[in-house]
Amino acid sequence: MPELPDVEALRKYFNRTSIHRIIINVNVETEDLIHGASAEDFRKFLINREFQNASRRGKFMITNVSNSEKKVVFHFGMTGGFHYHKTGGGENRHTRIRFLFENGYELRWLNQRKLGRVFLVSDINEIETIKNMGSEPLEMERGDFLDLLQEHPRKNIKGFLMDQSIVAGIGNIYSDEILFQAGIMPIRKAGSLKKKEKRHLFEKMRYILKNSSNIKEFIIPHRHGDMKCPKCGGELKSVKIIGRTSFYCPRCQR
DNA sequence: GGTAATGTTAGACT
DNA sequence: TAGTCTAACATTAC
Repeated sequence: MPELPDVEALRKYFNRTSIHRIIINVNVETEDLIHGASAEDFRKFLINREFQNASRRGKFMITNVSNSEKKVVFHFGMTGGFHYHKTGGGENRHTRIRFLFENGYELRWLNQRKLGRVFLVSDINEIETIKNMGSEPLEMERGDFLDLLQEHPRKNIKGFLMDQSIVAGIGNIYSDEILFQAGIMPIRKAGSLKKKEKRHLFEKMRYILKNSSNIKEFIIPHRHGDMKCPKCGGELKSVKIIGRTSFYCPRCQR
């Protein structure tokens, strides 16, 4: 789930449920997923403080904490999310950390595969991935995007989109979706794209990242479903690129 | 039981 | 140097 649009949804969920509430306890159920502090220091630090309005950078969610310069940063890995629930009921299977609030509710940080991380930092640039992170795709201008493509002509276009040091927040699923909607084959080299294709790619990238849930002709549901192209009805193909399985339609993507 | 899964990184290779 | 590939991390669902 957690690529840019998903982290954005999680950020909104967090802001809706979990900010400006006094934290009365923190239960760390999987200690080694916390970085920047020991589990016990992390817990002690947060007690009697409040989360503040969260922001996002790439696939990371960042929240300030009351009466402190420190920030808590969440990364969800390949699986994960939040669940805000009344304390004591409706357990989630993969709760790794729970933040208990004084109103009798708790925020559960779920992380099935334990590839996620939670950081306590003074500066987000202490996190290497963030320090090296490229541009936010929804904040850059078309010219910036074209320049980036020009800087990496030998990179295949799917690898380009997924490279966090170039463009932040796009992963395996959304790179496929963007390339499908733009009609571009994932194995194409960035340098081989025509001007028109580059502009088209930029527009589709923005559109999909902003409207992730309301496109009828999405390829996403078909990748592990009927394997039929939602545009032409033809059979989808898959290929490994940069170590990830990429789905595409050989008729609609060139 | 083998395999792949919406992520990231280190190290080897071309 | 730039870019790609492989393995590793940990766990689960098909």
